[in-house]
Amino acid sequence: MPELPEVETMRRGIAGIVGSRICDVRRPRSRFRPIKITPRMSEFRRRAVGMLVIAVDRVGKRVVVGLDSGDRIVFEPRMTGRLLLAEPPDRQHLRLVLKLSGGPIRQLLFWSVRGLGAVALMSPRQFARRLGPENLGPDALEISARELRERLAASRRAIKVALLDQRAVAGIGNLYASEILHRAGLHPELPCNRVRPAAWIRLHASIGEVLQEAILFEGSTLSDGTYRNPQNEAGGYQDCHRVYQRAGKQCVQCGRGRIVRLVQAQRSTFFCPSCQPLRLRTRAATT
DNA sequence: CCCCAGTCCTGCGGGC
DNA sequence: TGCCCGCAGGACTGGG
Repeated sequence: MPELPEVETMRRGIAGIVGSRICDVRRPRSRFRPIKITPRMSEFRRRAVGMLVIAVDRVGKRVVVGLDSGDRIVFEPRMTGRLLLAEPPDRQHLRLVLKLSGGPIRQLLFWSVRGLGAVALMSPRQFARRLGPENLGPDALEISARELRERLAASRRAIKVALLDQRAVAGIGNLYASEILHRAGLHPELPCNRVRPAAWIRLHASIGEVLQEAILFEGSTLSDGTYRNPQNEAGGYQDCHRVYQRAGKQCVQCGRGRIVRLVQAQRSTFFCPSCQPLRLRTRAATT
């Protein structure tokens, strides 16, 4: 489930397309409903074909391919989307093909089992509006502790739910939210407005540590195998998970508690009641 | 404005 | 063996 570490791994994996020229764009036929591609293919092709790729960036959970025209192609993988340079696992779920010339890489593929993702070609103005500060908070790897606190502290929402709000802070998804809160020693149901000053510092540090570590391991590939990097290889951070999908298992950190699963905002949350007590008198969970 | 519930999408695994 | 159902969670929408 691509969150910031997986999307950053995708970005790095396809960075070699910079300097190549897009020579064709195709949407393969499939028995599945086509994914959302904007604008319509005729205009997409007209504006993309012939353009030089000048940048590959990440904005939150999206990969952004910059063209010399100023337009950008924004890939939004959501749950199961992959950006592939290798051959896709099958043709049925191949959603978009960018043919490239003039560089070492011949094609960039967007492949997704569930067609929840989307690809959008945006003008500079569209890009600034749709991925701008009105719709997306600061990147989770760049936000300061102070800004994190300022953006969340007034809310009565549970801290786990607030961390998933991309307008507050961009890049954190369901998996890493649980891991981050465990490292910070914060109960997922703690309301934001009851998080103490010292805990905001811990939370901010945990966000950076967990996400950076996950990037080093090139993301998490769960047992369902949904996430793969652009070479179609699995990540390694799943072996470092302390709580996610570990309900009922002993906490590897404290050795006492068992990991509990609960549902918040219709999504699974995992935590250790011993490391993450609701009453905050505890010290930070340390590594 | 804040926040929650519903929606989309397909594959998989459990129950029977 | 086969069918049905729930679940997985990105972002978005509608409404209280």
